[in-house]
Amino acid sequence: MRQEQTNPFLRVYYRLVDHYGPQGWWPGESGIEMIVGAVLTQNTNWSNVEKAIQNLKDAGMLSFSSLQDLSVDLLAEYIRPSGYYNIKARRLKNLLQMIDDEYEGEPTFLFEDSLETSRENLLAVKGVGPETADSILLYAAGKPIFVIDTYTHRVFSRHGLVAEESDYHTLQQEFMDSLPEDAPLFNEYHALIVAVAKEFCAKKKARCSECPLQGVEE
DNA sequence: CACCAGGCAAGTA
DNA sequence: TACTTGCATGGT
Repeated sequence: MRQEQTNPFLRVYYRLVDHYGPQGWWPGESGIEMIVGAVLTQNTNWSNVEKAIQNLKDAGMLSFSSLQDLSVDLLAEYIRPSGYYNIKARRLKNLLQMIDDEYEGEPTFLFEDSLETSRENLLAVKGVGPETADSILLYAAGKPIFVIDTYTHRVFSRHGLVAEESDYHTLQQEFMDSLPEDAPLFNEYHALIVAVAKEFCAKKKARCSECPLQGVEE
């Protein structure tokens, strides 16, 4: 069944699962932790994000109300290791403010809202784009929405499985039209794409001959 | 030393 | 509309 899979998106998935196994991404201890992580990881290595989140934890600041009470400048100091700390502090503040305005300051209310409405509200926040919004919806809220990132585009276009010029929305539609609507599957798949991209599909020096996906396009 | 990282918005022509 | 640039720390 796995071998003779005719759907290329599932074929890739099974290859990656067989090669890497479960990734267990973002087992964040709280909703707010994953929301913060989603913003901090914008164009940034996750290890730097972990340092920033640890700073907030150590200071006892990793809760909605504590973060709301912090000044933008002090928040920026805590998250400094994640890079772009001034702009990310502003973006986090914008996001917290939206949750305050629309959901009484309860991230769980955001998660309980409909996918369409919560996504619109997230995208309306300055500093929250499609990947950040969808990461929050998938990883923190457990909603069935596929997260696209630069790795997804790079891996799939290099294998000729999507058009080079596909934008975020087009790519997302192709994945979601080709896969069962299943949040744990979307979660695992996205993490697996990041894993294979990091190891074999780096921007400059790709190691395609060793990639577990070689020949998957046929 | 150069290069990269789980983006996004603003500026330019 | 279609590029380009700023944002910034830390690991390889």
